[in-house]
Amino acid sequence: MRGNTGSTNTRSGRVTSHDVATEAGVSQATVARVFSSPDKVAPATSAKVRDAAERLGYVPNAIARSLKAQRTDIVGAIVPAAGEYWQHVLTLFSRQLTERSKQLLLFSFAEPTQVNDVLETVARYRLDGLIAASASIGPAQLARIEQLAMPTVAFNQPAASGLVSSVTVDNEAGSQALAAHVVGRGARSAVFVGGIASTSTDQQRYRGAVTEFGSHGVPCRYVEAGAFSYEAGYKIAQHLADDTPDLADAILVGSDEVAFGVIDGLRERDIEAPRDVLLTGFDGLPQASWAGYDLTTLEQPIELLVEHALTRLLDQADSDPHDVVVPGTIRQGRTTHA
Amino acid sequence: MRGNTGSTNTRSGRVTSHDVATEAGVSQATVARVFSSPDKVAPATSAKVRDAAERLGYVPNAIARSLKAQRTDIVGAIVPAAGEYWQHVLTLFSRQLTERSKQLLLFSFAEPTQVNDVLETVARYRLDGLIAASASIGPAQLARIEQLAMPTVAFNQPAASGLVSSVTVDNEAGSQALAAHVVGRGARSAVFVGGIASTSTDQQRYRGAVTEFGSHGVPCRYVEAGAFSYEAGYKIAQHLADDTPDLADAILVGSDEVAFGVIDGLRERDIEAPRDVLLTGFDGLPQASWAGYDLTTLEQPIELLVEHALTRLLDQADSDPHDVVVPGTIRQGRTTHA
DNA sequence: CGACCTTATGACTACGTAGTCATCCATGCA
DNA sequence: TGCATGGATGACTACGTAGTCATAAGGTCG
Repeated sequence: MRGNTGSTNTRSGRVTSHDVATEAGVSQATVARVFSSPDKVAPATSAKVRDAAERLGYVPNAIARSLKAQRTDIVGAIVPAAGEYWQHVLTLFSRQLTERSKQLLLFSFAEPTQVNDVLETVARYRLDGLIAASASIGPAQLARIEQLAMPTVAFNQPAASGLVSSVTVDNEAGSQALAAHVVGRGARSAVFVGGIASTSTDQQRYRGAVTEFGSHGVPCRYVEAGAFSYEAGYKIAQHLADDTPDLADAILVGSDEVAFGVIDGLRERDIEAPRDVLLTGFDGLPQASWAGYDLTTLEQPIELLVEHALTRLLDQADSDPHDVVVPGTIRQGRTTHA
Repeated sequence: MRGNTGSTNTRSGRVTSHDVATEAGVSQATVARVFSSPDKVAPATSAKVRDAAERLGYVPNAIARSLKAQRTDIVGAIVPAAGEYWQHVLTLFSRQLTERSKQLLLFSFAEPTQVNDVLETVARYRLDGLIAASASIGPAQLARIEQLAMPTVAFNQPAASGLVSSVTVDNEAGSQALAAHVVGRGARSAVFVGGIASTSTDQQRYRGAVTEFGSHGVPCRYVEAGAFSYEAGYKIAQHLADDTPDLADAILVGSDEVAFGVIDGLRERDIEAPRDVLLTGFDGLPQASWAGYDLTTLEQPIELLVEHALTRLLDQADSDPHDVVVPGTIRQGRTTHA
């Protein structure tokens, strides 16, 4: 049982395949084969090598392997530093990458101005792929990515179309479905509360709502919260309550996180959904299902979106840019339960 | 302005310092110096090289650099795949690492059984440091980490003491403060709702509560929710409401996320804090400040904790294991506003 | 004005691995 | 028994960078 004690190890952080080779009485090449293509080594030799490796505490060096193989097994992700939605997405990416034996290298940033610096850093690591999940990545940045020749997928960032592949939930259809939903519940006037007007996400979601409302003769104006955050929603809700003598029948909020803020902000003014107004979100965050909010929202099939993104990134990296649009489904909560 | 067009690039992903050297008419060594120790190169030469580099679209290869320098500039983090708290912590780590020009390599796992596999993967990348933030990392895992000779900091995982350095919020004192707070608000009986009884976090927080309550002659029993999640809190709240004829005066919940569930679960039974019971959380998540919950909780100085962890990891990696315990502060919300 | 020092640069090599090619030995078949 | 066949293994090298050492050029001071 001496192989199990592992007590004879020196500083195992420095043990190389050469050391193991010497210990096992074979060549370095054989040691490498044992760990990278085991079927090319005789069972007896393999056992001998593995035994020696364990005795010395040898672990293959992924850095050296990456340099030689021109492949890092690491996927990078550029995401905004804040936001419930992105945190949620990130978690799923990490989990699915682990299943594929890949790692996730995280690049986050607080200020949009940092994106260019981040990109230069990204370029230094020869990543197997890059997930661009941020509205701050504009045409200039996409061009730079293009130049780096790094397989890239834009995640829920429709503006990327053409230059790189993208995977997106069907914002327009989703918004349309939500609009139809509230119209079916009797809404005759509506407000769309967006996060940041200049984002393509906001624009698509608003357009969907307008289209659907329009076909029913229901007016719908756009209001900008100023950020995709709870606080922004909270503040804009108070504005809505103050400025509007008679509130709209329905409020479509552009994202769940903002919607939570809107709900709480309206409650402050004693306006409650669905009693006084129909209210919907967008994204389908776990918190939307929490009893405290129980929000009607468009649930993104995030798991599926992530899967599409990774398939695209890792399995079809060489083919031409392609856009995948996946439909979401309505999650009905209490906020539209007329 | 031709340097600005960048149109003459070949596949920039493969341009090496040799190529730039040829283009600029200098040696490869000089190119390397321009990018790693610019002050050792004459300004004129540096300009010439940078110009050539831009023309070819050259980007230094961090993999090769890491191999040579025996330093990756990457810090790994092992965190549970789920949980609001960990997502929040992760975001902060990422942000502070970016400021230090380091990257964050994420290792997450859904099942505790995966931890060993994850550790072996971690070992392959010669990371500058490792953040172990999970209760699933037990003595066996810590021993393995020890063997890997990788600077490691256990984050909010007090059981790690001795083997590796740790940074923790003062759970016991925090819980004690919360207990004192509700006693001051008139509580004469209490319940502590933990997440998972076997975690050291739970144990410390419960102990702090018991200590303080005990000194005031207030009984306090322990109830296990079964997980550190909203759902677990929601369910256990219903149990509490059903089983107990007269509810305790105060409920101390072991984590904010569970507390949100408890609040909503109690509301379902028409029990409202602070009207019918005093309720507190632990962690100080952003959502605790949301108007919908407005939870009294022990706010962890996460920013500070993260800073301590990174200082420990990157600036004092060689010194002996050391435990840092940082006190939290009470955030008073509506749930104890008697 | 020559010995000395400083600065800039180039040649060379190691970091640890994995793929290519060559070599060796055992086996099978004529 | 001799030769072809194929599996197992070793020697060698490249991946792209940065540090060491050597060298050449320029400048200073006695």
